[in-house]
Formats: sequence, C-alpha cells, structure tokens
Amino acid sequence: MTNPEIQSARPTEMAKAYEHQPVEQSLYAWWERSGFFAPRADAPNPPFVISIPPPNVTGELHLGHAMFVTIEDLMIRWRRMQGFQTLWVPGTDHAGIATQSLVEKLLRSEGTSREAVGREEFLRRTWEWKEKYGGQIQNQMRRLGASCDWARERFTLDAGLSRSVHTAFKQLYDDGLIYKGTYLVNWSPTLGTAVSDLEVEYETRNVSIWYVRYPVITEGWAGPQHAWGSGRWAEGATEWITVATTRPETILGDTAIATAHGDERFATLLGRSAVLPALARHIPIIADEYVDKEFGSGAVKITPAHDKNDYEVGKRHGLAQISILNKDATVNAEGGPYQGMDRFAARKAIIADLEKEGLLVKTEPHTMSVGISQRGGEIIEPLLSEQWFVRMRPLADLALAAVREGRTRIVPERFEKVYYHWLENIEDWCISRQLWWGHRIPVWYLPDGTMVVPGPDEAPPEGATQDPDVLDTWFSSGLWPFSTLGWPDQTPDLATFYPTSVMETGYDILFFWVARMMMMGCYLTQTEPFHTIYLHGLVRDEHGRKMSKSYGNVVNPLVVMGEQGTDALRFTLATSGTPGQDINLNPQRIESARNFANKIWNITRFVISKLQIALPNPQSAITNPQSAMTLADRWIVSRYHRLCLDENRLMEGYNVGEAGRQMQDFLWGEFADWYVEIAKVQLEGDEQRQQLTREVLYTVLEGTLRLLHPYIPFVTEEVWQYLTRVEGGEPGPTHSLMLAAYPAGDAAFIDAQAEVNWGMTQELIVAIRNIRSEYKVEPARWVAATVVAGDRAGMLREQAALISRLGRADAAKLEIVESLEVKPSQSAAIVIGTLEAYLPLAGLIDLVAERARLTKELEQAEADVSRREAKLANEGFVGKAPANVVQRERDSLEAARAALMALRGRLAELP
RNA sequence: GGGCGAUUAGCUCAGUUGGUUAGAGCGCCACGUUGACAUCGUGGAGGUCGGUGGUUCGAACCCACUAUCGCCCACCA
Repeated sequence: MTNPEIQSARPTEMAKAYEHQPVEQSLYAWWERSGFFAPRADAPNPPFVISIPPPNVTGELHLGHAMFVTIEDLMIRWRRMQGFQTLWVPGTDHAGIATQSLVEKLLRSEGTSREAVGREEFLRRTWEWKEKYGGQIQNQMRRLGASCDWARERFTLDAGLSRSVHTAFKQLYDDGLIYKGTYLVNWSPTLGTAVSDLEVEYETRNVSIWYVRYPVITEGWAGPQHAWGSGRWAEGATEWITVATTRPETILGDTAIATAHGDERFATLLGRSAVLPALARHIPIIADEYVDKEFGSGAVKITPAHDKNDYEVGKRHGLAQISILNKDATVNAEGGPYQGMDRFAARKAIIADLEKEGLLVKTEPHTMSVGISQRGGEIIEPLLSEQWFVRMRPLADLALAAVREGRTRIVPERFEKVYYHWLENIEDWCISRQLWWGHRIPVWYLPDGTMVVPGPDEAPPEGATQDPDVLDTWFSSGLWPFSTLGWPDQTPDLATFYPTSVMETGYDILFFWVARMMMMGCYLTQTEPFHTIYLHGLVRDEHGRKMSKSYGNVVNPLVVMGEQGTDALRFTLATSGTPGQDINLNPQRIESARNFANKIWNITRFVISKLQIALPNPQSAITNPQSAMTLADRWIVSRYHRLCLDENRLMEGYNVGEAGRQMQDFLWGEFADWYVEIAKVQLEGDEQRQQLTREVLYTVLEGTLRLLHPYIPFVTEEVWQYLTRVEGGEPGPTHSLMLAAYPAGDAAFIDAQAEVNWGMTQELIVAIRNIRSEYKVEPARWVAATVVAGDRAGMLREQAALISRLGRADAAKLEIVESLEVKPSQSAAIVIGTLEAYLPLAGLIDLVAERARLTKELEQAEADVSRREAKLANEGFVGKAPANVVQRERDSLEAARAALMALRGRLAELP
C-alpha cells in the first residue's frame, strides 16, 4: 500500500473520537510494507543500532516485553527521525530448557517420551513446533508498533548463529578458556541437567536440623558387631562425636568429620577415626578452618561430593569424594541399604534407623535458604559430575575494564557497582546442559578418547562421536549483538552496524545476559558490543506486588492494547517512572493515556477545521520572530521551542519518562487549554491575523506531533496524515511522520518577555474566573471589569479581547487603566502583585463574604511579605546568594508589598 | 553479613547539577454540553516532602544516623 492509498482510505471528515483498532492495523502494515523499518542507506547521520533482547520462542507477550519494545522503539524512532541510520535487529531465543520442557509435555500427552522417540525425532518434533507456533511473539511485537527490521530477524538456533556459536566455542577452547572437568555442579534432578549458579534461586525455608552422634574407635571397641538396623549396631562404643546436619541422607557420602582448630572439646578425638552410621566406614576426625566452633555441635560431617564447602575441605585434606546419588536423585550403590530410594525417602529412612540405633541426639527447627531450580522449582542438588566450563576471570577483566574506562556506560549509573561486584567475584561458568534442544557442543571424541574441536567449516574426523551435551542457552545469547550481524564473517552489516549503540533491557538480566555479552563481545570482537546499557525496571501491579497468576493480578498487554490502544499502553509504560525503577502499573493511568490520544485527535480535528485550505507554506510566517505575531502567538511559539530543546536534552540523557510527561503537559495544558481558546478569538480578526493564527496552530501542532511520535506512533501518524493532507496533490510514498525530521528547537524563538507577559494575562483571566465561580455568576453572564495595571496597562489593553472572551468579561465594560482614583463599590477585588482588578457584581456581592475572602488573602500577603523581609534582612543571604536570586527576591517583595497595600486599602473601603 | 532502591496530596507517581508560592494524573467538592474533545471544560479543597541531627544565606534535593517496605549478592553443618 502506498501512502496515497493510506490517505485516500481516510474519510474526509475525522470521526468525533479516535478509534485505535483500524488505525493501528493499517498503519503498521503500511510502514512495514513500505520498508520504513530498514536502515536508510542515505541517512545523513551515523548508524544507531539496538539488538532486541530476544524473547523465548515459546513466549507469549507479557508486560516485560511491552516495556522493552516501548522503550527501544521510542529510541529507534527518535534517532530515525533525527536522521541516524537506524537498525533494530529482531529475533527470538531457542530457550533450551523452556522449549524442551514444552515439547516433552506434548510428547507425554501423546503417551510417549523424549527417550522413547530418540534424539533425532525429538529435534524434528521441536523444530516442527517452532515453525508452527514460534512466530506468534513476533506478531505480538508488531502490535506494539515495533519498528524493527524484520528482514534481519534471527533465531539463536538458525544456521548462521550456529556457526557463530561454533566459532566462539572453538576460539575459547583453542585459547584455553573452555575446559571439561568433574566438579560439583548444581543439578536439577527432574530436568536431568546441570544448571549454572545463576539459574539457582534461594528460598528461605523452615527445616529441621538433626544432631547425630557417630561412635569413635577406641582401644576397647573396633567397630560394630551387629547389623545396621538391629538396634545393637553401636553396642559397646564408649566415645562419640556429634555432628549436625540438615541433609541426613548425605551421611552416606561422609569421608571425614571436621572440628575447628584448637577446639578443646575435640582435642582427644583429633586424628582418630569415627565410624559412619549404616555403612560402618571408618572416617578420620580432622581440624579445618572452615568449621565454626559456635555453630551446631562444633563438629561437621564432611561430604565432599555433595556440598560445596565440604568439597573444598576434602580437597585440602585429600579426602575421597563419594557420590551417593544417581542423576535422578535416587541413592546409588554407595548408599548400601538405602540404594534405590529417592533422596527424600532415604532421608526419612535413615532418620528412623538412626533413632533406632540410638544415634539421633536431637532434632531442632532450623531456618536456612534452599537452592531452588529457577525453571523446575525443585530443590537443586549439588552433584559431582563431568561438565564443560568457561574460565571467566580473563573475560570478566575485559568486561570490567570496558565499563571502568567509560567505553560502555550503564544507565542508571548505580548498576555499575552491581556489575563490578558480580564480575569481580565471578566463578567459572558451567555451560554444558544435558538437554537435546540447543547448540550441541562442537567436540568430537576419537575411539581412543582424544578430543577434537573442528572449525565450523571442517568435517569432524572419521569415526568420531560428538559430545552429547548442548550449550547453555545464554552462551548463544551472549553472542547476539554480533552473531545477528553475521559474525564471524566480515559482512557489510557487521562492518556498518557493529558495535551496536544501546543495549536496553531489564536489570533482572544484567548478569545472565548483559555481562555475558560484554565478556563475549570484548573477547571475541575486540570491542565492547554497545556504548550504553540502559536498564529499565520491572512492571508490577498497581500496589507494587509482583504480577503472578496465583495473585490473579496479571495484566495482559494484548488485552490492554485491544481495549485502550497500543499508544495508551506505550505512553503509560514510558512515562510511569524513572530509569531503572520498578513501575507500579496503574490501570487508571492507562485510561488517562487513552484519553490523551483522543485529545490529540480532537485538537487536530479542531486545527484542521480552521485551516480551511492548504497552507501555501505553513512554516514561512513564523520563521521570523519579529513578525506580526500577537503576544499569545509569541508565547506559544516560545514555549514550543523551549519544549523542543528540553526534549532533545532529556532524550539524550535517557530520561524518557520526563520527556513524555513534558510533551503531554505542553500539548494538553498549554496548547489545548490555552492556545486553542486564544486561536478561536484570533480567528475572528482580520485576514492577516487569521492567517498567522492558522500558521501558529499548524506549526506548533505539527511539530509537537513529531516530538510525540516516538512515544505514541499510531495516533500521531494518523492525525498527521490528516493534518498534512495535500488537497489536490499527491503526497509522496514516503510521506510518513516516522520519516519526518525530529524538531531540534531554536533558542532564537524563546521569548522570555512574552512568557512573562502572557503569564500575567493568564493569571488575570484565572482570577476573574475564580471570582465568578466563588460568586456563583452564571456561566452565560458577561461581567464588567476594571483592571488597574500601572505600566502594564498598555500590554494588557492589547490582550483585552482575550481577557474578555476567556474570562467572560463584557468587552464594552472592560476597562484597563494605569491608575484609579475611586475604587468601584459593590465589587469583588482581585489583587495579583501590583495588579488590581474589580468586578462590579451588583446584587451578588455579599459584604461579609467579600471581607472574609479579602481578609484571608490579606493574611497570606502579610505572611508573604514578612517572610521575604526576613530573608532580605539576612546578611548571609544578601551577601552570599547570587545577585539574580537576591534581585528576584527584592522584586517579589515589592510585588508582595503592593498586594498587601492594595488589600488593606480595599478592606478599608468596604462599607 | 555486604550492597542497592523506595518513602512527596486519599491513590499512582514527577520534581532537570540546592534558589520565588513543591507539580501531574486519577479520586474528591462546586459549576458547566458556546460547533475540537463529556475519553471534555472551568473553578476549588488537599502535602510541616518517613524521622532525628548536621552542612549551608537557603535543603524534598547534600552529609550522618535511624525507621519501615522492597530488591540484589554472599553464606547458612
């Protein structure tokens, strides 16, 4: 669809209210088909690039997505309008665990399983699922108005990215940064895979701690003579050592008991052997720095294969590592009588047996944090297993330096500290997963066990078998900014668009993703992958609670967009908070953003109705600040340019919330509430006045639409198409607001005097309205007014028509004078600084009420004067405050005194 | 244990390097459909900016302590 079609598809008359549904759909389709999302080769400014945080391919749009799409799209649209060569790269993540779990569930519903169908068939089924359902998140992002270049869409598991992953792995491996080894890892028994430290969440739980005594070998007792479970197992033992444990089943893997150095209580036991319950293994009693003598019994059972600290103790003392669990968390052959039991069943059984044998000293309640799988929710088991790791120290140092040296900046800045702390204390990253869906580790084993890592373009050696594991999903995401542009090949895209500009995402994935991209990018591409990291907050419900299905407080963005419009959702998300701060999404705020869209629609409808004919050259008249504009014209133009300058400053500083709010305040609170009303009066003037008013209306509205477009693209584009419709002419195919220039603002148009003078006029009008309201003057009635304005009288006389109309003061009975000998009686008085006004309201004036009203004002004026007098009497203030601040205070005092005198005079005159 | 954020009007939030009378939306009160808009307009009420102390001529803003809520990291036999 070309642009003329878009315009001719519109009715001649704008409807009375804005309807978002048809507009959003047709505009997005037109933008996309017209190629507006692709980077412009002829852009005058350098590239500006954002890589989208790829949503999980299994994902359904939620507010987190809506948040990042909104902010990234507004950044992209803003820079595009500024003439940057913008590229926003979209894509999705294969999400290893999430996707595999989903397809496994599917298979279970068919009565089969991953194991039953085999690896090849499972992958085929998963790809099939991906092709069929994996596209919905992209279309949901389209509904948000995302102006990303869909032609460059990528998937973390597509051929190109797989090549990047393979290349990255090989390079890290060849450089000695990837190694394979048997270590204690976080094991998820239900998923059947290792997970990284980050994928374990800790939850505080109330558990039990069991105190268990182990018999110690003595001269008179060489070990149990009776079977475990006989109740006589420890018969004859005379010395004991008691340990405390929260996981009694791990007793089966104990290889020592440790005490603190120099703990008197255990001095005689040190160096001797205790006998392990159930298995009767003799284990040494040792001393180690790890033990805190204050905690528990002061002695710790050491299970190197099932606890991280014990693992370290074991290494220091050369202890054996005995793993007692299978991969499914059942007890293995090392567990003797408990073999085959699930870890929790074994725990229960061993406690019962310990009690029976008289070895259970006591049980106490205990609070501890338990590691939970982020994905599956089950308790993570530390398990000894052979895995692949990335040596992080050298990579982390590069990523640290990039931020420390300012090559990459984090917004808001406070997250730099969090970033430093994590990278400074980083541990090696377990990257292998015992899954099938993902990038298979590009390592082949020859029959003799030799490992071979061929390049991505090399065939694996004959007869070799590939490692069965796949890589952590975040390994491929870590390459995203450059893998999506073609790396490792030196493609034109990579040359043009890399490094990227801004990485915008939620602070919750700073470690998972952002830090890893920094490390991978700095190491593999020798440059930081982006110059700015912008972190947004999380979206919570209106009272700050996390959104969750169990609370029933989840807001579905698709529903909101359907009901209130995409612009309403975007504007709310963009303006509800400040960078890095969580936002509490208030439904009323969305409604008010919806109303704002409608307001824009109606303002435009008004302006168009007054334009009548196409403007010959809409911008011409007000390119010259010295033209024949009225005070009000100069005021709104000045305010508009001030807004433009502020917007540019705020956007450059990533203050997207404040930037959005200021535009709304201007358009609604100043342009619509005041200038539109002013224009109605000016449009009754002579031809030149009318024409100039139209030009101001057009120019300011059109410019403000440009400013607003990045935030609320749909309604602005739609009304802009109406507003700029060329009667009898054909707009070009690129006649789109999204390609229009972003207003820079021009300080030459800022007219401080006009702002002050119009401000005073406005205050007078508001004061008149206030009096009318207080005295219950019927809205239809025109009142007389006398304004005493001293040297401002001339200026205000020029505003008489506006004061009259906007304050509903009878033009024939509106007097504006320098001074007045006799004040009108039967009048309500207004005092604004040195300005006085009288509204003769014969019959309406209640002298008692008027006196009360003026007395209240008088009290305020007195307080005002004395406060200012005190301030100016303060030598410190006069001596140290800047001259302009002091002068401003003097001026204010003068006005306050004048007001005070006027009020006193008026009260004295009242009969 | 270490770190971070928040605390401002009834509610949800702003407040640009300290400087006139601390703002907005919603809600509330009163009035109003004059041809852009009732998804609206006009007027109004409502806050000693969590507390204490300090720095300063001047503090919502800077510093110290403190309270409450929330989050992150580490540890937990």
